[in-house]
Amino acid sequence: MKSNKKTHSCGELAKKDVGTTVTLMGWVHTRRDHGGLIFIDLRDRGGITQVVFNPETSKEAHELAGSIRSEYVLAVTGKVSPRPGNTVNPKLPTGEIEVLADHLQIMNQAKTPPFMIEDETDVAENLRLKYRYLDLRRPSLQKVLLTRHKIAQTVRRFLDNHGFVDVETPFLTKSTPEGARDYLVPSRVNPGMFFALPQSPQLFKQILMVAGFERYYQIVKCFRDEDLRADRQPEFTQIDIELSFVEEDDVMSLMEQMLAAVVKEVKGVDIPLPFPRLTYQDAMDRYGSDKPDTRFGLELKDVSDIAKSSDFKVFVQALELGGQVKGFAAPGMAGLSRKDVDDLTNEAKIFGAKGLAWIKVTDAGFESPIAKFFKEGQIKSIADRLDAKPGDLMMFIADSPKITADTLGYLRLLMGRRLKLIDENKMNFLWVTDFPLVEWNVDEKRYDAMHHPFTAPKNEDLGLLKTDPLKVRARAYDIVLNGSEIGGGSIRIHRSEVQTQMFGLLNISEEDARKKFGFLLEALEFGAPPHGGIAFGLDRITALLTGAASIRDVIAFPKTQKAICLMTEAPSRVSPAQLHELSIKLDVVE
RNA sequence: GGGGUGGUAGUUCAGCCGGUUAGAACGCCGGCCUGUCACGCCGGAGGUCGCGGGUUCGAGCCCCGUCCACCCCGCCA
Repeated sequence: MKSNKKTHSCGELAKKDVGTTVTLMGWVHTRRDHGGLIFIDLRDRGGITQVVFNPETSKEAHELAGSIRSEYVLAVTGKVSPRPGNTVNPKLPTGEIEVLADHLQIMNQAKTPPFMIEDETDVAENLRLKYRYLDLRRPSLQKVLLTRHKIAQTVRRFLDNHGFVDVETPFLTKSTPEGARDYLVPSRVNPGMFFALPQSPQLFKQILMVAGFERYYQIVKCFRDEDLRADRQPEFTQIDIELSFVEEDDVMSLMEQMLAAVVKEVKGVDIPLPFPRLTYQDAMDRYGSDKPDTRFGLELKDVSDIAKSSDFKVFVQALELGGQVKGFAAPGMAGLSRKDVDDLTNEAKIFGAKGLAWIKVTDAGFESPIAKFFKEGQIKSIADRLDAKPGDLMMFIADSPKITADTLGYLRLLMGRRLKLIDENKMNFLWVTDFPLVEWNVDEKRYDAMHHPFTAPKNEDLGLLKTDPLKVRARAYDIVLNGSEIGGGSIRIHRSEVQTQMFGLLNISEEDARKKFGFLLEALEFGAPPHGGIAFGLDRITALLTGAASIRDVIAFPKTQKAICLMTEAPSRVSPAQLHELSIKLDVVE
């Protein structure tokens, strides 16, 4: 009768099990003590089962059950019984049955938790993170981590089926000051020397291609010491992939099959293949973003040509400085009050725009403080181009291409959300291609790699490398899901002379290049095959597929915005002895 | 580095124009209860109003500073 082995999970018992004697082990979810009868909802990873303590079944168990409190750990042995008549609970998967306890063991007691363990908890996040082990008991978070596991497993299975080899690359590696800040690790046996934690295994996976592995993957932690966001953690997980003897289309078509397999596994939905593609230029022109959310329209339109011949100085001057005038029409938003529009203007200024020009389209005509600057018919032409109808609000930004794109891209998303134009059930995957190879860094007065310095230029643009580097397109591709960048990659440079040329363009001296990437340059000289790859953000993919608002919700032990772990209270001070051992002296004002 | 939101009981929140002893719900503790599942009923405990300073006869409320959490800009090859 009494068993010391768990026989079932709390989520699996049903009518078919009636009559069997089972032993459940789990946590007390809730307790309803009726004096004569005590009901316990026992919870484990699998679900919740109601346990009934009745003195007529076992006086001893019933008596002991009186002392049970929330989150106690119990082992309960009893018979599965159908619930009497009208006490079936349709809200519970196991609601047709209950377990009549004839033996109870309290395996552990628990302090009253600082917050209730339930799905719809609305507790401050810092408390949840401090007691993460309690937070993670919530069924909703368990489900998220299970989904994360499923995604990783699907990816592994898919890649294994396609001949990929999982190879581990080092965490203790070389610091390269380009790009994101590195997390540094002092080397005790090499005083004054530091390792860096990898921002990605980029160089190692390319080296593995040189080594002849042909197809590599790794689900791997990456580290970047930069400021945090809802979708950025200092350590995050990348699905890292590299292939030899491939071109862009090979990578993209295989990867969209993999993503489709993931969506099928997690959502049970078939995603049509191939994914749509958009060039970087088109994405910026039409959406003001290199990761457009294509679940709704509100596309941006360039009205520079009309604006040029207006008398509106703001527009004309912006154009004279090499800027653009662009805008879009928000349907039905002509009713916004002056204050609403002012609020929008303030939002626009976040991205550096100096202001927001607007024209309301009404049945009577156009209504706008800037209307007087336009000649007969000009506003009508603009409205036609934006496809604006009476009741719409036309919004314009006149500024540099970057500020115009950033601001309008943001306002477009804001309007899309506010007007509820976004179908949350849609899964819009999108490839963005033809990125520029480099961009001009105004502050440092030099070219920076847009992707990374190992990305190959397009063959047909090679001639432009010397004459007009900004026009050179990269063999790079980003994958976007519903307006979030979930991955990106490129065909790499596999010839050392091209790589050297690239470093030259980026103003990295030969000496510096040798010092930092010498091993790669050298490796490229020993028969490097053409190769390319991609890396996906597992955290972001999981967040999007589970509807999580932040990647913190899909990471078991995330860090706060100040990059600390509230549970372990890391980082922390270390002893003088430890520092001494590492030959480190601190320069911190206490 | 910058902009914004928030911080009051264990939790989620309310707290009027600055005015008596800071409230509610849930949770917690005790009692009663044999069909509950948001159990019910009765009773009870529980507060450094984030922290420090200031203004005032008087501060949860106003001012200054600071800490923490979150959102965003910069940053993130």
